[in-house]
Amino acid sequence: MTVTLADVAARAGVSPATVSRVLSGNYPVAEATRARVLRAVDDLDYVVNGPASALAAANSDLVGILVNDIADPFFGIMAGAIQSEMGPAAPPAADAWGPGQAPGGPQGRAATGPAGPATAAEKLAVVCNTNGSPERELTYLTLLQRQRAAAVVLTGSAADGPEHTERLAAKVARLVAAGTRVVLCGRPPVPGALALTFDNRGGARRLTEHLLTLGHRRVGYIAGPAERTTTRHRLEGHLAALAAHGLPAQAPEAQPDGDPVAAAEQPPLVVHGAYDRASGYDAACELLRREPGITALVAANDTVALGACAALRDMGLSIPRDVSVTGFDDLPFSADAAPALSTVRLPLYEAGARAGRLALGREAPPPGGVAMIRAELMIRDSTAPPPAPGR
Amino acid sequence: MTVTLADVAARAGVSPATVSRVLSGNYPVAEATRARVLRAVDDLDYVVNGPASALAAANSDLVGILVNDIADPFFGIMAGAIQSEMGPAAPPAADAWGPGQAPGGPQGRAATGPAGPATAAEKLAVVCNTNGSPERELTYLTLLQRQRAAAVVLTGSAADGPEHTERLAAKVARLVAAGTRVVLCGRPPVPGALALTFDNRGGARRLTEHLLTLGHRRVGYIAGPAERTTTRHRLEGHLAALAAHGLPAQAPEAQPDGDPVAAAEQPPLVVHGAYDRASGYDAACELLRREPGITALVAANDTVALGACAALRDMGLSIPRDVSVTGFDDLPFSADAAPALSTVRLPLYEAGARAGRLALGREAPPPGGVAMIRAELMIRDSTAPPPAPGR
DNA sequence: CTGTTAGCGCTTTCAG
DNA sequence: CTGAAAGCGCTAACAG
Repeated sequence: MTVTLADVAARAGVSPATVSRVLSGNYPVAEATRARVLRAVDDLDYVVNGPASALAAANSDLVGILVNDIADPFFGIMAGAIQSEMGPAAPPAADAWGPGQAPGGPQGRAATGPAGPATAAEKLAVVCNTNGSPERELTYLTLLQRQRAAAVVLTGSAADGPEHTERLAAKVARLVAAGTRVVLCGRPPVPGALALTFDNRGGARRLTEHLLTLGHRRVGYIAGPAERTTTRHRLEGHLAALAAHGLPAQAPEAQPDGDPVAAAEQPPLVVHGAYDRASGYDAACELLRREPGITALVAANDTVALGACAALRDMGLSIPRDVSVTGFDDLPFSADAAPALSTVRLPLYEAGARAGRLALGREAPPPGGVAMIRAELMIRDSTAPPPAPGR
Repeated sequence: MTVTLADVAARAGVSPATVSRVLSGNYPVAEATRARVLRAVDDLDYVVNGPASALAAANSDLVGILVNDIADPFFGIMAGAIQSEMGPAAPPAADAWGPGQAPGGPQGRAATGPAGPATAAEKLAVVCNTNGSPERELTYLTLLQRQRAAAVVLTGSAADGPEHTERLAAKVARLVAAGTRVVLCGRPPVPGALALTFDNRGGARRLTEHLLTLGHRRVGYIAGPAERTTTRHRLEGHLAALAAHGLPAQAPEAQPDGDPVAAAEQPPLVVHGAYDRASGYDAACELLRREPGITALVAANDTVALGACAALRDMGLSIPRDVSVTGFDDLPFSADAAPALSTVRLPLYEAGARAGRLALGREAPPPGGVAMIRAELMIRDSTAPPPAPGR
């Protein structure tokens, strides 16, 4: 019913082996034969049977990309960048945010130029949405393992607990053992995998330092979900900056006794929530309720920051006159929010593209298999000195 | 090296066939045997070889989702919704925007409850980013066809030209013939495929009517890329509304002679651009340059609308006092933009979920295989009567 | 309920 | 440079 390699061979008057060789282009075939085969392929509208070929060759052209939230541009940008590297040939250098690629590759067949033998196989890059669930992450990894995926890249924060970390490490080890290349993009390293980690701690620290330098002393922090590595790293950076300025614990209320140890044990002005607008809105309200003297709000995320801005606006507070607000990531909309958001820029597209190349073995791994990606401070209009400086 | 079904069979002291039956759970197996097999599977850490199984069974558990721009939440929301339906069992009813699913399915094996024989196979839902390139769309379809995908759902606008339409139809026909279920979500129908189309025309028409009712007479339109169906449909709805109010052609300048026919042939106040913020910004500038008397701007998209808002703000114009602005889609950020955007709500999550169910055959197809999804007007704060009513 | 027996469609030595 | 033949690991009839 469906046309097979044998059908093509028959029509071209050659053996199946020859057709296979023409199609994979990794073996010398006479030009005339090749042309005949290609014509037959075309006439019959033949499409390789992926599973059969994967079974015989013991490898597939599937590349999996795991994301925590596919509706979030943070992941969308990285995923798009990774995919952009999966084309048949090396893609033209993409620009900053990397839109408009339009590779217009081959017509879906492994047709090489007349003499060129090296047809880099077109990879099927697919993104899987874990919804932030460690369970689902593992499930997808198994599914990908089933498919004998050529590579998998995991993006964004990992679940932050010894149990999941260990299960993940075991899974990664098994994938690597099976020949699947594993790369992490925007995540802490895992043994056996290549990793591109973001400098969340450093970026967060410098951001808070910027605020402190401006004169802020009561700064609230809107953190992401508690059990994620990114959340923790950004929060640590923030707290480190506070500590460096002698503000170790920003307790919501003054301590009954000024005991410094007790103060250090006090929870700072931190509220946890999801990485979305609604959380930002709610957290801002909560923080200002707890401590009306707040002059700056540090959000875990640009999206969260925008939610916080909305809350402040609804309270009749002006940004940055009354309260400064900062984000993180520098997503496209941040630059032209009102006011333009001061934030930390993560080179999402570039990092994703690099991860894609690493996954394909098209780029040399960094020394030690781990590279730290720098975060860049973007000071815009949402931060300014506090109303009563030095208060 | 890698553990196979035969290894498991050997260890469990049964035949390979039995192991296969236990794993696929579609055949009666003695409880004791099943347990023994499951233990062996666990001990050996066995993972099915997807390609081999797909080859033998002539079908795979891959489901492809094609999107035009993975970095755009419009697609992210739909893709996430589709994926949410692919879990092992029917997922718990998801709420409006559908986050936080956390199905926590099986441990990656087809382990059924003690007696339950019906293990709905877990599908591997994967999203492919076409970047809006018709060429890439076809390529991905071929790749999916190679994998003998169980289903594929195409989301968002299609390339709007006879050539691509025909090539796409041919491809779809071949996929369907090969047993792949094809569903379109937010796209015009294609023979052989199920389709969930959005009422872009109707929504756009009602949106512009809202503006006209408010008293606006000079309204600019910021359209999407010219060669997309969604772009065309929304524009048609807009023009229909204008026509119904006797404003068929909004020429940038008054006609030299008032000839109505010539006027009707004049290009209206329309500028085309990409579906992104930058385009919205530029188009707004261009439109106001061409016709300073504009009192309302209709954008193809919420994202574009936000870009337009930024442009107006930079020109020192107030929204909606000086100029009203509308979007389309009602993405999450639209509700709390400043001012909150008047737009048309498309039930992206619900539509995606339905498309997912259709793709799996878990829901009865609509009559004729095509269903039109209603668009709902969301009037918020970015629209108001023009400065000088009735002008 | 379980074992045996054929392939699924392709790749890949190994000979010509 | 090309053909023949032997599986890759699994599923699906058939028998038992």
